[in-house]
Amino acid sequence: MGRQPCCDKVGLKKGPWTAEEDMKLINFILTNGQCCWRAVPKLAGLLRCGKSCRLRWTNYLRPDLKRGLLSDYEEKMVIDLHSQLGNRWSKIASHLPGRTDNEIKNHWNTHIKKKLRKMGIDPLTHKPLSNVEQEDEEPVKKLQKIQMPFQEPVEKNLEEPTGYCLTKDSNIKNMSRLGESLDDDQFMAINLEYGVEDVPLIDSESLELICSNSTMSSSTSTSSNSSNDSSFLKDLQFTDFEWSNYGNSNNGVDNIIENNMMSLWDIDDFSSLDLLLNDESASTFGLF
DNA sequence: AACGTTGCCAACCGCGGGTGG
DNA sequence: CCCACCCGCGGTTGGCAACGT
Repeated sequence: MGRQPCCDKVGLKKGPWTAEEDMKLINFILTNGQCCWRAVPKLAGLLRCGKSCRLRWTNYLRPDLKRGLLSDYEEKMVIDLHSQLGNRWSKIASHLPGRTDNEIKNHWNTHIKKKLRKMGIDPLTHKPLSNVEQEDEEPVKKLQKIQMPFQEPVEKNLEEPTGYCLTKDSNIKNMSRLGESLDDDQFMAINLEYGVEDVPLIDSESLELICSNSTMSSSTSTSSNSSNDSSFLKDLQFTDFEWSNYGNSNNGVDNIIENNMMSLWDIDDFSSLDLLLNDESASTFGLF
């Protein structure tokens, strides 16, 4: 016999994640690390399939995510990388620290495509739009025309691991060495050169950016309850969560700590913890 | 104010490669 | 070797908010 089925989808929840589910997932991952997504929902007490948990974590909950609109520099990089890699969003994302493939894909489809067309550039071929090209041209014909200039100039640099990577066992203070004295462009250039696997996913400046970015949006599940100035770190601290769900106490944070539900903060080897410890806004919540 | 349209993006779906029983 | 599963990927969709009429 083979393995057991991944998940019988009966009774599993779909759709937007609630704040409570988010917290359960964050708590579980930060405590136990990422492994075996299949087991995560069960162990974390979630009525979701592992796939959904993985997606939620990688695309939204990961602490190293930069949120908000892509900067001009990032946009330029996306365009450049797309011209070389095509729709390989994950490859593109791997060169933009803190950005997810989904985010880049969405940004491409909603913003960059239009921008390029406006500039008279075909977003598929990255070549000037010919006047002859009609909108109603058959897609098959269109595809036949396309010659994706595929090359992997960046890839070759991924062969030899250099620099640092953010792992569960890494200390963010060491990890930020590469990034801390660099401006955005320099940091990005290093990421481009080495590949994101080899450089810290979070640098001190990114963190500042995360903290100060007031336009940052919250998840769909929480945004309806959040004020506009909610930041990612605030979200991470579950300020939008309904603490009252966890007891009758007015002070939900204390209540959760009392009930030993904040075990994630007990660990001392997770790099994100350092990030939060050094963050002013985090300390204002009295969590540390 | 009410309704329709558009834009945005989180989440889902389905596929394929890799892996293990 | 086969089959079932895990995982990651790219494409697509659904729901909400903003905008226009």
